[in-house]
Amino acid sequence: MNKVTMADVAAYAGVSKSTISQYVNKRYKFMSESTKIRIEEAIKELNYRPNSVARSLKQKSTFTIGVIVSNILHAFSTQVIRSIEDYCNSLDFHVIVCNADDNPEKEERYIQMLRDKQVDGLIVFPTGENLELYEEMVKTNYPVVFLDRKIPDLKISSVLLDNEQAVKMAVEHLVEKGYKKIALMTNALHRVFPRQERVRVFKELTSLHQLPIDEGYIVSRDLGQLKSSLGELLTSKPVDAIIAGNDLALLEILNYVKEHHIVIPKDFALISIDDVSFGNLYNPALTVVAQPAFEMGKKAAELLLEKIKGDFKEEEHIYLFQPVLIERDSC
Amino acid sequence: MNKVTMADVAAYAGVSKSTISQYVNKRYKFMSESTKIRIEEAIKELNYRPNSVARSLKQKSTFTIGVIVSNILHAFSTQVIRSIEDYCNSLDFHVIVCNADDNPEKEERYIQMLRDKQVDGLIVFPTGENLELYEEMVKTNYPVVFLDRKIPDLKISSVLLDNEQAVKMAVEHLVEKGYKKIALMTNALHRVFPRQERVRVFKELTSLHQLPIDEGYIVSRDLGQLKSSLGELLTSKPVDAIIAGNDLALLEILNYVKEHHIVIPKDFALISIDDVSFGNLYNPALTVVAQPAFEMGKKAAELLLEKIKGDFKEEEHIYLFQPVLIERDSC
DNA sequence: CTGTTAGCGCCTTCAC
DNA sequence: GTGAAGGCGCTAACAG
Repeated sequence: MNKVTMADVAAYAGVSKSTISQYVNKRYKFMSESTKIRIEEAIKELNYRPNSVARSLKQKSTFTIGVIVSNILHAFSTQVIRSIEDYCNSLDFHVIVCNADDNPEKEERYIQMLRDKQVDGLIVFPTGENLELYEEMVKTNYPVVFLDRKIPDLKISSVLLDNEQAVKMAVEHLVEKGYKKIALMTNALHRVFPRQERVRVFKELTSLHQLPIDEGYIVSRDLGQLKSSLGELLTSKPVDAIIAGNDLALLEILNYVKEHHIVIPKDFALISIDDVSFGNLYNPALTVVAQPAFEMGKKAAELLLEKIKGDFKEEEHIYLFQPVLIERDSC
Repeated sequence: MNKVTMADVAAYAGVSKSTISQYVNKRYKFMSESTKIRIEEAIKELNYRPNSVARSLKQKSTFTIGVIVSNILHAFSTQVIRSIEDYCNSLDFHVIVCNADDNPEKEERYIQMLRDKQVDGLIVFPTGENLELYEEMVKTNYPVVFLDRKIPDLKISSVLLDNEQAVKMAVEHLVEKGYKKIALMTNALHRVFPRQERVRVFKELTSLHQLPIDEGYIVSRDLGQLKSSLGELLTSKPVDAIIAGNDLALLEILNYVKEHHIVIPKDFALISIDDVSFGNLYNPALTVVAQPAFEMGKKAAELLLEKIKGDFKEEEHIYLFQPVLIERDSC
């Protein structure tokens, strides 16, 4: 292993440890050229690398942040991770990624673990279940940014999609295209956009555009039951367009479509909130309302690093990102 | 922040630091019940959490491994990460994920950075370009496992897909189904399965099954040129089946299919090496030869942790995983 | 310009 | 059963 320490380099170069320390921290304003070169050679010769654990202990900063995602298998998460990492990298910060799996206990363990490791801050896709922990972090002024989900009544900066706007965008696009009997399907658990809210927005829109007002058009079930719910919906009511509330709901709907030989958009039109990798390839290509995942990740990283550096701006702390309509052929 | 240290707890509980240390390391064999309880209360009261940076410095072990993937946006990577993390988690090891982006300089920086952070070992999807670094790690006996790609002449345990077998599987499935004029398309850069090797295997198979022997059926181009190559291929030769060498090549082929209104499998059959999220949803559902990503990730993690614990088994160091045929409707 | 001296927070003998 | 002392590798005054 790398057992060579600063003392070894100091001995080899014939100077003291602190001089080496100066050198590795590039503070050679007051260092003679000759010792500089001697140190450089000693380091190369011994293949010395500073131990960042020791440095962190002393400096009380690890130059590392933690990211806790709800599920790394989601494309949204990986895109967010990617952009966080790119941004941090450019500022010489490191990133530890953890996977809470939408499991509050895992989330708690990871938050504790990361703080024990003295990471300088945290970006979390919160489960919403560990309220005391969140509050404690606010109280102790620990730098945290939430992503994807907002926890009410908590003063933690949050980077979110404007869900309301996303639903509006979808409905209005469908209305423009002449569809009237619009259903909204989503799985119950994914993303914390409260049902009442969703219903409220949907009702507002339906009345605004003089569409049928019927709560039966709003379906919110566990993933596994979504297909059968769709079957029931289609037999009980006329439906000419469906909004998939997220990518998982979309997959269920597409499975149903396949099994029942439905033709989109002839039998019904389809629009999804969340783009998917095959959106453009599917037949017909899927019109979607996409989340700007990369921008959101970058924003979260920026916010967190600002906090870490102490540039708190307490005033604003909700960053709503606007969805983007990608028009393809499914409606 | 969490400024409370062991000394604080010791003072609060009226014992010495070392006693606290005993307690947090669960070595209370020789500790009186009363002090045990006092310490427990002190810890709870002060909300004490051990600083793992300090502990790591002392113990020379961080209980953390690093994972460097080639590109976190690939589904294969995320699945591997996921299973590595699950496994490590069960053994109280932590995981730092980094994204080398198939960029040798990034790879080098991350390897150095992670070692500076004193991670106990590394799982790497190697670019193959940093030979001296790899060799140095072998020489210094640093625990490393390679994944997805093998570097010749290097004694580092590697977890790989049996690429040769994957091609065989695809060809033989097509032959069974009666297809004769089979083309293999892959992007030049992805995955290190050398062209000569691929050609050799393909030729062996074509002669074995009395298929046309013609190197024109093997197309290997940069991603961007793959679509036009496919166009040329289809006009110059009769083709009744195509093997996509990986998921990226598959996407290009599917794009071509869409643009030219090709009907699969009537116009040509299609099989992909690598499953994709929409494999089952596409119309027709795509037959694929899948990589067992979760098993591969787990194996890599097991190997690495064994090495870290000193259970070296030098004898064997290539772990070839068998691909799995998932038969659907595209051939 | 460079060396000396104290720690950072924890762990580990070894006395008491 | 518990405490005192030294040290992990590095940094940060402050001398010299």
